[in-house]
Amino acid sequence: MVSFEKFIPGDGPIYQQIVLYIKREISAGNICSDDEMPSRRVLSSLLGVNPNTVQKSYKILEDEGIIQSHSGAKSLIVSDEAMRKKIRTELLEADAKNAVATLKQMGVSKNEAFDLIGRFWKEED
Amino acid sequence: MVSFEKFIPGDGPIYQQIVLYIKREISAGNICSDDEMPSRRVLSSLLGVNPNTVQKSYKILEDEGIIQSHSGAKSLIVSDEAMRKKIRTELLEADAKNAVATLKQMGVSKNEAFDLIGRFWKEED
DNA sequence: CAAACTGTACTATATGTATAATACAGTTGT
DNA sequence: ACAACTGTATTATACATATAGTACAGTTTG
Repeated sequence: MVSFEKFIPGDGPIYQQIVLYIKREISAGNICSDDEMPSRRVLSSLLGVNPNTVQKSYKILEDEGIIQSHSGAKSLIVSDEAMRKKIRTELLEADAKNAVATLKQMGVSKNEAFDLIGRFWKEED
Repeated sequence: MVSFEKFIPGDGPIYQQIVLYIKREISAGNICSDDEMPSRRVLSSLLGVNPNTVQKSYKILEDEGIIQSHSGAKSLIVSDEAMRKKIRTELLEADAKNAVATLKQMGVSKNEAFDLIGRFWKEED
């Protein structure tokens, strides 16, 4: 069963956060093919959001071929190694590009950026 | 005159992107007190967005004490060194925390993160 | 079989974001 | 003074996001 223990509410639309969470867990190897997704109703209750919001996330994951749903049964993850690598590359590029662009606009040097990342990495280990 | 040359459209509400852009430019020291903001109409035309959207940004900046507006005249930046440092700390903490949390959820190690940041830093220099 | 769960679909409502058009009073520059 | 700009305010419209409630057919489980 796919766990949402590490899910941390953040910025932006909730349905997008859920999609990203699943993609990142797949990217990390914490979710594999045939893992069961929690039902729409269960997850909505767990996250404290509306079932329709969760359904929107699942619809997107389904359209992208990341989960597979059979009416009446639980949705399953479908992600082979090629899919996992593709997702990982996409997410890492987007995150790194975003972080670098932001820090650079603020006039942070490469070394200062490393110090900063290193400091926050330690604080959470 | 405050320049928007480095402004790159991103994710999230436009009015928030404009607010963040100004804060990052102040943080970088590229914008100082008494610098003139472009008028609402000029900036909306420059960015290709609605004047009301720009107005919403300026209203937020005004409420946070970052700009000062006199009806009829151009809005001015008001940012002393204390304000600059406060803004810089806030933004750096938020950005670094966000980047670290994201990379960690994807199972990226500290060294891999440094490699990644370093790679994207070089590509844009 | 039957109860409980599942995915899916639909309507309605509220709020946030963005656009469009207009108006008016204050200032700036010639 | 006068034209051109400025900030500010208003109304209307449209789409995105999130919630609420309901419904129905397929499956899983006891």
